[in-house]
Amino acid sequence: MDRRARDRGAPRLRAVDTEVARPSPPAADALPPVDPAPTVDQVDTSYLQTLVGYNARRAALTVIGLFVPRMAEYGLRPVDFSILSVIRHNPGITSKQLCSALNLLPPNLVGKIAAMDKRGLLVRHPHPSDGRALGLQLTPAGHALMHDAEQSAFELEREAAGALSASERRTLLRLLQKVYSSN
Amino acid sequence: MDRRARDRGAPRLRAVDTEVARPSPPAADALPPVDPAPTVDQVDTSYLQTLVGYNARRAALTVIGLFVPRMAEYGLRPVDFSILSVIRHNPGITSKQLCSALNLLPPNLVGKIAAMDKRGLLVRHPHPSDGRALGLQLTPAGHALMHDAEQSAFELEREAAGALSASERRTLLRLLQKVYSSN
DNA sequence: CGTATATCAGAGCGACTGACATCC
DNA sequence: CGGATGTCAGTCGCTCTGATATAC
Repeated sequence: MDRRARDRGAPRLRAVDTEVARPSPPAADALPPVDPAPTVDQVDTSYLQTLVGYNARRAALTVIGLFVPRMAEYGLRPVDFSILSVIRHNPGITSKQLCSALNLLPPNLVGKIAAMDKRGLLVRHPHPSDGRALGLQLTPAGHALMHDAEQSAFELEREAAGALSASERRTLLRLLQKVYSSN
Repeated sequence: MDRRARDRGAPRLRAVDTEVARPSPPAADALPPVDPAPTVDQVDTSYLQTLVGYNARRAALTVIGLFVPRMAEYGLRPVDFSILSVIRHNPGITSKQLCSALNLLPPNLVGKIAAMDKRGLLVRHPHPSDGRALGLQLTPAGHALMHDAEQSAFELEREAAGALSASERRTLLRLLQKVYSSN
């Protein structure tokens, strides 16, 4: 059971009055001089920028922000795109395999698959050896749509990662994969 | 107005029957041999792994998945952590500045700020020169909490980016910042 | 019989929109 | 007065949980 949310329940809210009073100002973590109403000119986010999670999230939101309107031309949301792409390159894949590959939960996949079936982009056929499972395949229309969508996504990469050289981009992909493959 | 969602409305849903029929099998984009019920052993996600957005999102979700239970010990969600951290390093910052720095929308900030005010972690005081704005500062309790939380987050980095060497980690941070700073 | 796959129904959370009060 | 800041109310979509039907 891969349940991230399990630890969410009953957080020990640290009560304010259990905090130890700060004695004399320490050196390494000193409070700034007490100013009742300071102002800020340039916001300093240097601490957050040392965290992988913060930067990865910001970068992901930026790229996906460009991706969403581009894929809307094909009637696809980012998750739909990744689902169809995986099916395209893995014809006959089951829902379960798809969920594992994309880190999705089964109930979330059902509606999307049904919607794309109704659009005529894919078909569900019985699995040859497992009566419970359904094999997924793109229709010719789904293939044609994804042919264009994947090409469009590839062009978007130049825009999204335009500040990166080709080798920097390869490095970035490699390091990101290291992070999420080892956890 | 930074409205990503503007382009979401009225997506030209590409109808299936407007697709051009695929003529004879092309070379570079040939359909796989027609198998009515193929099966998949190992799922191939190599295409998605060439996209920055996909990898950044996967990595962000992985790291944040570790981050959430850790920060729950302090009663903080990831966004709360980033808010308090920015306030800590920028005492007197206004809500507007905070929204810009963290790419948040004002209505989403109000409730979080109010909740943390009620918890005694921060105070809102009138801005010295702008009567509309409110300056934000951590209380001593908020400072103490974030002192521990930031240290805990730093330790988490070793776990999350454990597969990366120190120089790889620095490179990753630099490249991610390039991506979201240039868009 | 227990387990696994696919599905459905509902709660919960966060993001966004639009409107409003207040102050520049 | 127009513009900006902070706030509130409501909508939407996504994620997760729990329960069910069917097949191994």
